[in-house]
Amino acid sequence: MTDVATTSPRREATRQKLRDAAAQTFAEVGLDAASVEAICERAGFTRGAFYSNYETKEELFLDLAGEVARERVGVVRERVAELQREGVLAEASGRALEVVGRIVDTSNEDRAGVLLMSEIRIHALRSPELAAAYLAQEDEMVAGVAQIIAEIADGDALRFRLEPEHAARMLITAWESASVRAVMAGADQDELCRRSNEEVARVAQLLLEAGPTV
Amino acid sequence: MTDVATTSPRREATRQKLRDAAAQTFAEVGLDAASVEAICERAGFTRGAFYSNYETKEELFLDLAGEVARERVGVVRERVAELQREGVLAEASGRALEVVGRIVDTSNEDRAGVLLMSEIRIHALRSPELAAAYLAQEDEMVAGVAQIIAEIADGDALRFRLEPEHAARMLITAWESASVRAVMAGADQDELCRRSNEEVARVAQLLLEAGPTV
DNA sequence: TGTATCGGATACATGAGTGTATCGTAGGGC
DNA sequence: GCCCTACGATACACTCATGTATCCGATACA
Repeated sequence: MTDVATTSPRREATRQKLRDAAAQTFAEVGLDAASVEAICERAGFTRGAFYSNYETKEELFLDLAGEVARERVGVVRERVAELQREGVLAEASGRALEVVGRIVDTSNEDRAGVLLMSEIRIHALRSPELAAAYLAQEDEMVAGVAQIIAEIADGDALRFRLEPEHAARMLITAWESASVRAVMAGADQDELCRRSNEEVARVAQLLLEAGPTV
Repeated sequence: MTDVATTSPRREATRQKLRDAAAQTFAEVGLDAASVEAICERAGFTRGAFYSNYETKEELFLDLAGEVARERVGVVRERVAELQREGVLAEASGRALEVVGRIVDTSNEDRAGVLLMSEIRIHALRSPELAAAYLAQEDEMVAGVAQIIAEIADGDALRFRLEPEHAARMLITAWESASVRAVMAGADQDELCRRSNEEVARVAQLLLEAGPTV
């Protein structure tokens, strides 16, 4: 990076292309197996462009991870705002499950996305810096979902069997693990969404006080 | 591998050392970043020994993954058998939570173990072969835990709010994700166990019909 | 005690990735 | 319309991991 303040539009466009290409490549083969050359080739540049924008491959990875985190948190924020605008929360009695599903739902989640998140996660396990960012991002998502849950539980007769934070974390965990399992089983995108939403619904059901018994 | 039937004790000992060294190394830096040299050095060999026993690093990884899978399934099996021998299941009313906790409990789980499993998981996401093995192993563990749950639910007044398989999967998922989060937060081994067991208890509580409401 | 074989060590050739130093060019300011 | 600078391309030198070919020693067996 040359200068912080001086990032021309052109330069930013180049970096965006590099990030996009990196996202694909990291998802496919992982950070370590991805050569700078491969990323640049996909982005339509040579390595010179890369080293003009980033010091190392790891720096690009961090940049990308930051972008992904911001996007994920952003999506949750938007949905929270959207649900609040619709004023759906106060009278969600029968539809609590649907509302919760809608906020965690990720119909545009795809195979590459799951792989990229997994890649980020495992590197976060080894890098304190990345770990902090990862946990912070997850906490923000949890907070967003928890807020919705709290509002549902607040304005309604519905009771949840866990505090909002724990419930939210459980939903997100369930969704992520279901996604991973789906990808591993070779599911296509539709199947992936179907499965993870199904798992989320199961947990949501469980979280509601008056759920059915087996 | 030279011959399947002809594996002398000495040779098997060498392979075991290589697997152990590989487990540490893969956990620390990942499959791709781990050089054959580094693994051999840790095992107390030179690369010559390695290439005498394995064709590629990936082959060693598969061998190791298989060993890990067998061990994990073995542990669950043992605990199931142990609990059945003790005959604890039929009268587990108040202690259902404890029993469930005991079977999923992994007091010897450590940082390296979590990292290694994560490493195996992400490579399973990219390799159909590994994926099949991974899912099969997970299914076996789920089956083991589900069996216990079914027996508890069967011989007792206790009711669970999900079918045994789904309940079991949820417990295992919760435990794994809690472990990952603990490692990421830099928790030591005690803290790691405490957190994951706590999360398992939370889910178990939730699964029981008469759990408390918040 | 000699010898054959197995298993691991050593040496070397090769290839791939990286980073840097230098070059070429497009685009903007004046 | 000209020059200058930013940005990306090209070329090259260096490092490092890999894999193979060969060597050496110990052990088993006659």
